[in-house]
Amino acid sequence: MPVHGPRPTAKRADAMRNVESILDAAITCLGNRPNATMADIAKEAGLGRVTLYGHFASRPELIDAVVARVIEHGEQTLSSVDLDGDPREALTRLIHSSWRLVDQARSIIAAAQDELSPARIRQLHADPARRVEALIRRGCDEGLFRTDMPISWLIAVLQQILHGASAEIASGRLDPADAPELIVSTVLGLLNPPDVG
Amino acid sequence: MPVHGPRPTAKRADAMRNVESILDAAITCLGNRPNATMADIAKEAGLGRVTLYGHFASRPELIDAVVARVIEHGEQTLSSVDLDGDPREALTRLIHSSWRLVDQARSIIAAAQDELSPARIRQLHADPARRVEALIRRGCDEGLFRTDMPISWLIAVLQQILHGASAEIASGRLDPADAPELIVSTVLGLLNPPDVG
DNA sequence: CCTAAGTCAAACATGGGTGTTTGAGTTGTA
DNA sequence: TACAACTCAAACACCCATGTTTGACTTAGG
Repeated sequence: MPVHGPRPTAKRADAMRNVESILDAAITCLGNRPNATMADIAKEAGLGRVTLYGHFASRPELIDAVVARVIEHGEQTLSSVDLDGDPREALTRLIHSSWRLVDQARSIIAAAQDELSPARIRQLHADPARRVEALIRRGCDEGLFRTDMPISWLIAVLQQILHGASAEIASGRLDPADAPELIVSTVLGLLNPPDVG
Repeated sequence: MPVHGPRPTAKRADAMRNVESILDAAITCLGNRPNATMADIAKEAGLGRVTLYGHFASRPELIDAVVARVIEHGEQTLSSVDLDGDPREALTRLIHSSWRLVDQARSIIAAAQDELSPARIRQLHADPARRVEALIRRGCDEGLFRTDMPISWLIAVLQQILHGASAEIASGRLDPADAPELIVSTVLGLLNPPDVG
């Protein structure tokens, strides 16, 4: 006769560890190749495919969890960056401390493009962008960033630059060590107000 | 008794027209969605799937033909642009007259990423970029464009900006009519030499 | 007008990814 | 120790895209 018994929600320790492994593996795989297979991810995690389905009922469900985790982790990293002071220096700090991260998130979100609803994509995309947006907006207010373009456009270009840097590295045309400086220079050049006339 | 007869290489007029339809349809479909199906393309062309396979033996073969055609068409358009004079103005002309085109080509090449060999991709990618590269290089030589970054990086960013503009339009955040000016401003800002210090 | 060329729908074979079931073997934990 | 939770390989059903075959049909063009 079951008295209390183990809570039905409790998971065994090794199972929880495996869930972590799966998420890590998925982040790795999807971060590199948006089309990574459930089998690929299971293999990367060193587990069987069935075990994977034991923890995540479907591909979209797994991807959703992955995206959530990446964003959570990203928010955590970004929140530790000091965004006060000169917006240009703040942006430099932000990029230096997170550009790889942001790009990976982008890659994974792109991977999720086929699996999640557009609404969910937009939501996931918007939330972490808020931080950058606030910073850019402040720079605009202080007259340090150009104001002749929509801020949404500036953010989009910034993201594209990060993405482009990753692609250049992947193709061997850019040294990863050079990337952060190059990105910062490019972005600051982009945000710099044009000399009138 | 067959005397000369119709040359075995000759194709009937309607067949040739259909090949055109297929290429047009493929450009449209792949330009929008890299994963477009052979069935999708056939439908877009108003033809049967079998007819499509009658003209192109496989998906890679079709995509290769599509890419070739897009590049050919692109070269034709770009070659009509006057690239002399102030590099900034020349670049403005180039972007205004071809940005949609260039982005579509990029999208299609991205679509081909899975079907064609990396070597072929690089070849297809490099050839049309030469024109832009020459222009940017001239601008650098004349001291009008920044020289503190690799030209390959500048080109990569330029491409990313075009791609980003297309994405912004697709998501409804950017009015297509505003795009060319915005792109030009952004690119010129990017290429503008930073005030030393 | 006749014929070869071309088109098409339907049906098939194939391959690959998803998701499920089974049944036997491990391992955490009480 | 003993039981429940967990894992796993193998095999399955399913879907979807690619590519092929067939056989009847339309049509271009001599």
